[in-house]
Amino acid sequence: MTEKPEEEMEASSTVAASSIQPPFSSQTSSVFPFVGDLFDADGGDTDSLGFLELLGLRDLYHTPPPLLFDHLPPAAGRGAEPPDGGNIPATPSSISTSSSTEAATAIRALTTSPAAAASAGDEGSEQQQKTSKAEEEGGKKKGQKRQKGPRFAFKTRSEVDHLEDGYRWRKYGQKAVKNSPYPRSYYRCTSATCGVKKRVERSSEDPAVVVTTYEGQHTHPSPILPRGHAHQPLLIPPPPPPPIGLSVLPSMGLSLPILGSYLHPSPATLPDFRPAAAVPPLPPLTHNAFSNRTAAEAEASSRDHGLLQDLIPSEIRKSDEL
DNA sequence: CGGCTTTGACCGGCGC
DNA sequence: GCGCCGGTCAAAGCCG
Repeated sequence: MTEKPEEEMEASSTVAASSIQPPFSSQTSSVFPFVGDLFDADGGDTDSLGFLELLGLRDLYHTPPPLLFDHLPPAAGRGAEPPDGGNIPATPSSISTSSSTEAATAIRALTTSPAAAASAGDEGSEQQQKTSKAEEEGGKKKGQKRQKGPRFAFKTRSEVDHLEDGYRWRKYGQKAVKNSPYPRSYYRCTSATCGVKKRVERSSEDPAVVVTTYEGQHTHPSPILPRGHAHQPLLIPPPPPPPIGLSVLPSMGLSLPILGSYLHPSPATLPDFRPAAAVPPLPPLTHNAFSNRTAAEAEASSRDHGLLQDLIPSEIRKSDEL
C-alpha cells in the first residue's frame, strides 16, 4: 500500500483545527472536521465539492452526475496514488461549494487524477452496477471495486469510533489497518435501498482522532433517532428543500456528525435549520468554530455558496470562485 | 425473534 | 506470475 495514509496529510491541518471546540459533549470530547486535507487530497483545490454535497446534498444542488471526491487517499488502494498532491495547500482547502451547474461542470473538468475523473464519470451508476454485477455473477463477494461513489472523509476528535450521524449503520466488517494498531470498521447504511457506506478508523498518529470516510449518498430520509441514542446530539439538519429545480433525492440529511456539529454550534440549534430557496439550504452560520473570518465576510460568501462556505477558509473559497 | 456485531475466509486489484 | 492488502461476505453469536 502506498504509505500515504490520510492521517499523514491530515495531521497538519488537524493540529490547526484542534483548537476548535465543537459541541459534542456527551461522548465526544471534541469534534472537528478536517475538510481540508481529506478533501483536497486531490490537490485540486477547486475541484472538490463540499462534503455536504457529497453526502447527497450535492445531487440536490447539482444536476451533473456525481464526481470528484475520490480524493481520499484510496485507502484501499495502494494502487491509487495520492492525488496529485501537486498543490496541497497548507490550509484546509478544497471544500468548495459550487452552487451552480456551471461550477459543477468546471469542477468536473478539474477533477484531478485521471483515475478520479474516470471513476467520477460513472460513479453514479457504479454502485448499481456493482450490485447488479455481483448478483449477476452469482453474486457474493464480487462487487468489490474500487471507487464506488463520491467519497469524502473527515476527522473528529472523539472517544467513540462510531459517531451518531442520524442514520443507522450496520457494521459489516472490520480489518486491521497497516501501520496502525487500530482496526478499521466498515459500516453500511441499514436502509436496503441505500448503498452508503462508511469506514471508521482511528488515526494511528493520534488515537483520539477518528477518521470517518463516507462513500455514496443516502437515498432516504434520516431516521434521526438511531438506536435510541437520543441522548446523543444528532447533528443532522433536516433534509434540505428541493433546490434549484432538481431534487434527485427524496431527502437526505447530512450524515456528518462533525459537520453537523459545525453547522450547528450547539445541538440545540439543530432545528434551526432553515430552508432556502435558491441557495444551498444551509443555515448561515458565522459563529461556528471554523469561522475565522468576519461575520460580514462569511455572510458575503454564504450568499453564493451557503453555509458550507463558513467552513472553508477564505483562501479556499477564493480558489473556488476563481 | 429480529437486528446487529464479530470474525474468519474469500475475492479482486495492484505493485513488484 | 506472485504476493500483499483492502474490502466484502456470511455464518455464528449476542443482545434487547
